[in-house]
Amino acid sequence: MASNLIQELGTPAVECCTPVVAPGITPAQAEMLATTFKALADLSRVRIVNLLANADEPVCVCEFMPQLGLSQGTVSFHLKKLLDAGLLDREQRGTWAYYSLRRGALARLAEVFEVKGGAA
Amino acid sequence: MASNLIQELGTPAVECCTPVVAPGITPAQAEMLATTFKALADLSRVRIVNLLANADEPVCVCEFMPQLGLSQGTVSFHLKKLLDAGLLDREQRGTWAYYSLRRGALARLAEVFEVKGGAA
DNA sequence: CCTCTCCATCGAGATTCATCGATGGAGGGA
DNA sequence: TCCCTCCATCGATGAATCTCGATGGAGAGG
Repeated sequence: MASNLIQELGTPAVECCTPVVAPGITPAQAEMLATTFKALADLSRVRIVNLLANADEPVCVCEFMPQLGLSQGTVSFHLKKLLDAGLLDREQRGTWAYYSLRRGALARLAEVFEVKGGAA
Repeated sequence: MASNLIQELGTPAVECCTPVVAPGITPAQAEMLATTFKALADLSRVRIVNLLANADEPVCVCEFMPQLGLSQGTVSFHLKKLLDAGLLDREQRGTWAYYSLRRGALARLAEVFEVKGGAA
């Protein structure tokens, strides 16, 4: 359901995410936010993001398998989740697929939690 | 498993969360981050946070039920998730239970995504 | 053309999660 | 004391998620 939502709307959730503290967000906007958080709500995916955050260059899929101790199919599964959420970029180089972190997406995610002028 | 981790460590995940971009976080730290994101990875819980963010005063449990369209047991379930994650405060007033948002926790969550000096 | 590697997708199994209704304890009022 | 409200917890059920191994297509090389 969650990933379907993204495809239906045609836009990665992180692209248009509303601040969690925005007054009166709609259920649709809340669903969008939840979808983004779901992408990060997994040990392996947090590790993937962390690995990419500390890589100067895009990382090949084959590097994640030994690092995470997961099978190839599972790694692909997680990478797709993060890709659909708009947190990663994918680049094809011949037979290999390279993934990199969308730094801008993380920055936008930080803004989601920014507390405005402290009400109350 | 996730909520057990919190209890074992005795500290809400958000209290000590490491930036996702920190170099070489441990699997335990990644698990901690994932636990925090799991707390927000649900439509109803995002709406709860949003409702609390826009309330000037603590909100009674009985107010969430009609707002979210969920049964009383389910609302309690979600509030506990957010409470365990360290995102909410609970206050007992007679028979009623009032919840409020930990603004500081949100601020710390924003820092988790702050991108340092743009490497690469 | 044949073969080998890389990787996205599929099918199946096991675990986790969200939800409800029911139960029970704690408080307040008559 | 009796009863009523509020709410955390429990048991069960259905849905979503994670994982693996297998399948198949796309490139590269001989």
